[in-house]
Amino acid sequence: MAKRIAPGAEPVSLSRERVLRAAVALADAVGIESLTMRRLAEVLGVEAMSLYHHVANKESLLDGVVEIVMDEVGETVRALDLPAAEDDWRTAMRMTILAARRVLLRHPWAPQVFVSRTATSAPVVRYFNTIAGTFRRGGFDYDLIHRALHTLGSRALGFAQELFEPDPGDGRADPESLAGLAAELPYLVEMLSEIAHDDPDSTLGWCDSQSEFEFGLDLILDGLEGLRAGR
Amino acid sequence: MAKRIAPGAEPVSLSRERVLRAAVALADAVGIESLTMRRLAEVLGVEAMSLYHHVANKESLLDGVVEIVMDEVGETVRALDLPAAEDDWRTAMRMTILAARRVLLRHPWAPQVFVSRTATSAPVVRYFNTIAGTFRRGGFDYDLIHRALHTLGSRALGFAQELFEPDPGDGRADPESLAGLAAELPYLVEMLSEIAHDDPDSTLGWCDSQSEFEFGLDLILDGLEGLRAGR
DNA sequence: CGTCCAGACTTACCTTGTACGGACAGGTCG
DNA sequence: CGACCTGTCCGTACAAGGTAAGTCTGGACG
Repeated sequence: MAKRIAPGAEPVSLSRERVLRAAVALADAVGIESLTMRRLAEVLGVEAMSLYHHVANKESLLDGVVEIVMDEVGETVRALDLPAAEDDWRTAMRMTILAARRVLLRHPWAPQVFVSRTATSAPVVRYFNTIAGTFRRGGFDYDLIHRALHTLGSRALGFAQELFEPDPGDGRADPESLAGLAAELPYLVEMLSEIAHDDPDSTLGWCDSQSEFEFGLDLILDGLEGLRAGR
Repeated sequence: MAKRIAPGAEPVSLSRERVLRAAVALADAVGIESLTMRRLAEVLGVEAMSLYHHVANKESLLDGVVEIVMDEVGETVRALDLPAAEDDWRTAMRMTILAARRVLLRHPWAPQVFVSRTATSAPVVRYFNTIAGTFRRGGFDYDLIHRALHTLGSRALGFAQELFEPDPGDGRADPESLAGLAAELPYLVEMLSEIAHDDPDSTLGWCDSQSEFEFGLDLILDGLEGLRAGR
C-alpha cells in the first residue's frame, strides 16, 4: 500500500513472512496439531494477539504456511537441471514432481494441511502453471492437460493419500476380532503373506512409499503419454 | 433396529450404533465442522457427557463414523450385479468403485474425515479385501495388486483429492495480485480460457467432478490391465 | 513538537473436549 | 425384602484454544 522507508521492504509483509516461517518451523518441530496461536506467539517472543496484525486468523495462517512450503517447492524445482519438455516432457515432469515430493518429505504434516485448504495461493498456482507448461510444451492439448491435472491430483505435488495403512505390528488390535476378521479377508491375508516373503530387496519396507509413489506416478505418466500420442 | 429382549443383547453396542448413526446424520445436515459432542448429544436428547459411555472420545467417534459410511459402501457394493471378475475384472472394479463414490457423494464431508484417520476399521479392511479379490480373480499377482492399491489410493474409495481449483470465480483472491499473476501464468490462463467446466452436483468436494474422476480411474485401470497382460 | 498510527499488550469471552463425582434405575444376591 | 452392584446419565467444572475489543507506546511525519 504505502511506500515505507527507503529500501523496498515493507515491514508488514516482512513480518508476515517471519510469522509464517516460524509457523512452518514450529509445525516441523512439534507437529501440526500443536501449532497453536499462543505457542507460535511464544516462539516469536510475542503475545498471541499480536499475530493478528499479520494474519487475519488461523485459517489464513495455514494458507500462508502452504505458501511458504510451495515457495520452497518452487525454488527446489527451479534449481533442477531439467530436460526441455519439448524433447522429453516425461522426464521433466517426473523430476519436477519428485522434487516437490522431496520438499514435502521434509514437512510431513504438509499433506494434511494441503488437503484441508481450498484457497489457491500464488505459489500453488505458479507451481501448477509450471506443470501445465511442461505438458503443453510436451505436446498436450489443453483438454488433456486439464484431465491430466485432475488425474494426478495430489500426486502432482508429490504425495499420495494413504488410506489403508495396516499399522504394522502395533500389537494393539484385539487379536480375537482380528482373527475372526482374517477368515473374512482371504485376499488381504494372502497378499500380506506374499509381499512379506517375496523378494524383500525390491522394496525397503513391506510398503516402501517412495517406490510405490513412483510406480503410480509412472503408470499415470505412461497412460498420459499414450493418450497424447494417440493411443 | 430389531428390538432385543433376550439377555443376549448388549445395549452398549446397540447404543453405540445409534450414536454413530446420529453423528453421520448430523454431519450430513450441518457439516462436519459443526459436528460437536454437545450438538450431537442435543440431537439425541441427551447430555454431552453421556456420549462417552458409548465412544471413548471424539477421535473414536470419528473412527466410528468412518465405519458407518464404509458399511454403507459395503452394502451398496454387495447390492450390485457385478460381472465375474474372472471374466471382466475391469468392469467389476469400475462398478465397485463408482458405487463407493455414489455413497460418498451423499456424505460430502467423508473424504476429509477419511484422510484424517489412520485407524483401519473392519468395514474399511473388508472393502479393500473386496477390491483385492477383484484384482486377484482378474488374474493379478499379489505384488501387482499391492502396487495397484497404492496407485489407486483414495480413488479406490471413490474420491480424488483436488488441491487446485482452477475456478477463479470465488472472488476471494484480491484481483490486483491475481491480475499481476496472470502474466506469470500463461499456461493456466490459456487452459482456463479453453476449458469450461463445472457441473456442481456431480462434484465431490473441490473440483472432483464425475467425468474427471472416471477419466483418471479409467486411465489407471487401463494401465494396470496393460501390466497384468504383460504390457 | 504535536499528531498519528502500526504494532504490541491486556483482558476477557465463547466454544469445545472431557475429567470427576454423584444420581438413579434395574437387576442380583443374601 | 432390603443391601448391593453396575451400567447409564446428568451437572459441574476446567483447560485449551481462537479471537473480539480496547489500551498503550514508540517512532515517523508534518
